[in-house]
This record gives sequence, structure tokens and C-alpha cells, in this order.
Amino acid sequence: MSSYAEKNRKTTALIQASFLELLAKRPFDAITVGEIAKQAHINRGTFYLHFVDKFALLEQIERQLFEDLGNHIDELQSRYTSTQTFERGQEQLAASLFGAIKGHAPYLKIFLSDHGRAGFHLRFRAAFSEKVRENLEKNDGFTAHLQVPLDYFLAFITSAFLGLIEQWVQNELDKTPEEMTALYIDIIGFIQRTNTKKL
Amino acid sequence: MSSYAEKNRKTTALIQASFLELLAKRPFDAITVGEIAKQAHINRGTFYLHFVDKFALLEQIERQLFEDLGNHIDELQSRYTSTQTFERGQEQLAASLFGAIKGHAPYLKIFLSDHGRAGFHLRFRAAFSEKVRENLEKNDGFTAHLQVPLDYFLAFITSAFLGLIEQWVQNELDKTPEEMTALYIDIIGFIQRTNTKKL
DNA sequence: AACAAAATGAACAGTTTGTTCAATTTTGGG
DNA sequence: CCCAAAATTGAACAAACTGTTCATTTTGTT
Repeated sequence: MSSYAEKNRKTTALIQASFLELLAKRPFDAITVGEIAKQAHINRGTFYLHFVDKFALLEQIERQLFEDLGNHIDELQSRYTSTQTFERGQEQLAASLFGAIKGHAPYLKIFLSDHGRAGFHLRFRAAFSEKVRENLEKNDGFTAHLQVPLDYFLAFITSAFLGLIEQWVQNELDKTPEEMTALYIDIIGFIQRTNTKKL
Repeated sequence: MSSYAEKNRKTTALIQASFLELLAKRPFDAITVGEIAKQAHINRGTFYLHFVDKFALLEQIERQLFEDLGNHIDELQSRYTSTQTFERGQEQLAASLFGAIKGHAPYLKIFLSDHGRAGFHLRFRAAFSEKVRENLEKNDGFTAHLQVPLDYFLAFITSAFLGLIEQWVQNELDKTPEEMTALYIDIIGFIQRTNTKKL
């Protein structure tokens, strides 16, 4: 049964792992196919049997990451009833996301840093925006009450969220996902509580 | 007077401009020194008389951008009295920043895209965070009232801001700086107004 | 004219790239 | 065990890009 396909999967996984080891130490631009092959103890030609490029390699890892995170979030989201307030939805999404992030932190730490590929944070944010948009649309009245263009609102909120994730990952996951969720809620609360009479 | 130095400045500027023209069309990784030289109608060797690398070239442009933006913001900020509410300070900073951004939009559009260099948005955010931190510290009581770690709060607010800028630039500056400031205020207001009873 | 700085053109060795191909090893089926 | 298919190896290849060097030419200054 598990045969040639198995071997292929293993080699592909080995290449990915070796690549990530290098990526932790040096920027993507500076890594050569030869180095990856050396790190994986395989022939350079073998690399090309599995990937077109080092770019294709990175893209595949990125795709897997987004898929995993998306599935994780979808699964957790589906556990809750669909009609909720904006905040409750945000809180659930936050908890789901911080939990999912934790498992993929090593990858994210690299991809969000200057060792990754340009524009990663845009692609990440685009994928994330979709999740938030779906979440917001569960609450019918929400978009109606919103007097701001949705694209700008999504850019604002997803970027803010991503900013927290970036800081968290940079801080070596110094907090639990629950603490991060609480922190997120606290910041929202702080902004809400802030004195607005001079505005 | 203006002599050899003048010529040097001109060639350097020519290289920068040619580089940016290319950068608008193709990603940084894919651009070669030879192409830059061709675009600038200079000898490839001449490039190396002005820059060590294509990386050094990009870094110099980045530095100039941060410097320009920083100066612009500082200047505008200094026009206002220093003791203000958080929101008023934020609004002023917003207005200053959106105005400054507008002038540098072509560069930002490239650098924030996947044609730029990995990690640009982190470097941009770090520079921006400094400005926001300075601004916040004008308001003594602010950090005292903040029950959230400052690094996380800054990550949140500067990322959110940068998200708006990204969207704005991607939307080809479809709004005036004043409209963007209003939009920013609106989003903050919307979050403040949002129903919190379920939280 | 004489001098200095800047730019040129050409050549250079060194890397990396992506491809090809014959030889070898691994794996599964009969 | 033996054969065939698939995966891997090693080596070679041309092509492109890099960064440097150097003699020559152009440009600007005095």
C-alpha cells in the first residue's frame, strides 16, 4: 500500500523541514537550493524532482499553513451558535485564532520576520480577513450599522489582530492563548472606555 | 561650487529612480544589477561606484523614506500644544500621518507589496511605534491608566493604523487625508459605540 | 592646458541555476 | 528470488548574475 507515495511524502517533508531549519538562521533570499539539499542530505537534483523552485517550496508551506489555520478556526467556530453579538463573535474568533496560532508559531515567527518572503503579512491578512468577514456576516445587522467602508474596517481590525499576533510570536509566546484573548478584550475595552468628550 | 558632488547626487538619484521604475513592475528578488543599469542607461560598473549592493540601494531608499516621514510628522506634531487628550492626540497624529503618507504613496505602495523586501512592514511599524509612543508620553496619565503591556498596545494600534494605510494605498488613494482621518475616527467611534453588554 | 573625479567597456573567476542522462538504489508484485 | 517501476544519485552542462579589476575615455575644475 503505502509505497512510493510514502517515500515521496517523506522526502518532501524532509526538504521542507531542512528548509525551515535554514530559514530560522538566514533570510530566504540568501538560501540556495544547494544548501537545502545539503541540509537534507539529499542530492541537489532530487530537490528539483519535488519542487520547481525554492519559491514553490515556500509557497507550498505557506499554503499548508493557511489551510491548517483556516481549518482550525472553522472547526472551533462551528462549535458555537451562529447568532451572536459582534463582541462575543470577536472574542470567540480571538480565542480560536490564538489557539491555532500557538501550534504554528515557529513557522509564523519566520514568515512574519525579515527572513520570509515579501508580502507574507498581506497574504496572511487576506486569508484572515475572509474568516472575519464570514464571522461578521453571521450578525446580519452589523454591516448595516457600519458607516465605514467594509474593506477599510476589515483592514483595520485584521491588522490590529495581526499586530498582536506578531508581538506575541516575537515575545516567544510569553502568554497563553487565553491571556492573549483577555488582552485583546482589554484593549478593545480600553478604547471603549477612553474619554471622548474632546473628540 | 556644486561640482563633482552634484554629479554624484544626480547619478545616485538616477539609479534610485530607475530602480523604483523596475520595482513597480517586478519583485525585488527578480531584479538584477544589470537591469537597473540598463534602465538608468549607465554602465553596470557605475552602479557599484555608488552602491555596494542592490540591497544597499533598497536600504538607502527605505532610510530616506522613514526619515522624511518622521520629519514630516515631527514638524506637524510640534505645531500643537503638547497636553491633549489621547483621542485628540491620536487625531492629530492621524492627520499628520495621512498627509505625510500621501506624498510618499508611490514608494509605500511598492515597499508594502510583495515586490518589496521581507519585513518592511515590521520596520515601518517599529519606526511608527516610536512616534506614537512619544505622542502617548505627552499625556502623563495615559500609561498609568493602561492595564495592558505597552508593547502589545502599541502593536495593536500601530498595526491597525498601518492596515488603513495599506488599504488606502492599495485603493490608489481613493480618499483625501482628511477623509482618511475621519474614517479612522469613525472606526474608533464605532468600536466605542458598540454594544458591550454581552462581553 | 593640466589635473582630478566620474564613468565606461571589457574581461575575470566564482556562484547559482535549472536541465539532462546514465548509473544506482529502493520498493512492490509475481 | 527476480523483474520492473519509481526514486535517487552523481556528474556534467550552458546560462545568468555577481563583484572586482584595470586601462581608457569623458566630464568638470582650476
